[in-house]
Amino acid sequence: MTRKEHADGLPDRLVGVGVELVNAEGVQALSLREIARRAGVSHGAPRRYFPTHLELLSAIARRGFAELAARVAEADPEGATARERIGVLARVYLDYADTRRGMYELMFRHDLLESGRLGLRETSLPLFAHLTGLVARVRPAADPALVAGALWANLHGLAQLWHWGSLRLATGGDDPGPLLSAALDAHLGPVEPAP
Amino acid sequence: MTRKEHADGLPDRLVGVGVELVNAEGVQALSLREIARRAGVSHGAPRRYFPTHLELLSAIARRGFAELAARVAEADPEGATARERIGVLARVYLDYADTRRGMYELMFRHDLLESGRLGLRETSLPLFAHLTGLVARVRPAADPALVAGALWANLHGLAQLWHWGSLRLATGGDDPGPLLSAALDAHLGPVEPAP
DNA sequence: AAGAGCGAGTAGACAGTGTCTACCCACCGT
DNA sequence: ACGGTGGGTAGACACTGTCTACTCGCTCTT
Repeated sequence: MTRKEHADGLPDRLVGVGVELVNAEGVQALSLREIARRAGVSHGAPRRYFPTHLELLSAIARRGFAELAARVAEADPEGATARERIGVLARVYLDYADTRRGMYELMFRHDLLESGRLGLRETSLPLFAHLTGLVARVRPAADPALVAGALWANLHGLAQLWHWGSLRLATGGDDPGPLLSAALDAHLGPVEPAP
Repeated sequence: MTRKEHADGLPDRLVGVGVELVNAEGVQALSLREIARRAGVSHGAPRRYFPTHLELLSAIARRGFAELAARVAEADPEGATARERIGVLARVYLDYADTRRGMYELMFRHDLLESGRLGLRETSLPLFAHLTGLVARVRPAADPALVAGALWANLHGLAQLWHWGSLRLATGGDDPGPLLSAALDAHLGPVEPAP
């Protein structure tokens, strides 16, 4: 395999392989050498673009944040009330954590990511800003950043605990919906019926 | 060093070393070989009591759950209202996550623990049951398991996101107190003033 | 009291990991 | 035509978790 047959995009290919791998087999499958193997290059090749394992994983996680943001943006019913839009956002969030389990796990494994360095936080921050904006319209009397922070923590906790099965006993069945509704109602008040 | 000079309690000593190690240096320092080294035995020794790395880490995490439960029990103001007791519980929980960062991280790294197997879940479940009981008295009209589940998720999310610094921008300062109060108020209603 | 058996710990091998280093060679511009 | 260099290879190193063969001190039996 000569140099040019690689279609010249090794960084992208490495990240792509990583995304597929983490979705298929989970975080622990994301070894540097395995990714290189599946990309058809030697284990030293990634080093040129991602000097450390951390940076490669971070690049993979960034794809995850981008995908999540895209899902949120696509599902957002812009015409609806802010309260409803938050509900949709939350459901998309939980659904993402559920359908992309490995990727979601990676995205919040801060020990595996260069989360201190900028670039990763920048990817997740717009989502939080968006949520804060919506919250400000639902509860104008409260500090929107505070409420958004508490709600975002609730979402994250729900996703995580549900992921691990720690909350099955809190709901009868296999649906986290009631838990999510309870959390949304708690932080934002119940949805007001149409006038 | 003859056999008996070990004071005969290698399992306990291994777990103890692990607890100190995770508190001092974090989860990634908890390698089997390092624990054995610090306990003064060969790297194969732990295998007799903990056939796999997972089981040793699980035993260490169990100590964490026990310590957390003890802290909660000790701080519990049994005379106070259920609402106040939940507040204390929540604060102890967040404080534990903050002061025992490494241990807290380990306790919820389900990929490192045999969380499927019984024994570990049994250690964290009483805490949840306790919370559910208190919730039932604060919001008798609601499904206590549901509210407790949502609240517990909120606590966990707050601890985790705060741990990573992802929430500093939601509060002005370095105190997660306002976030916690907001979450408690949301799920349980504000504390009623003394009559 | 002697000897067998066993529990507990040792030591080495193995495959796998991330990082580092020396090398190599196809391509580029001059 | 030819020297440099960017992009990739290949091997070494220290480390990990697991497995296996082994040794040795104690205990229990006869």
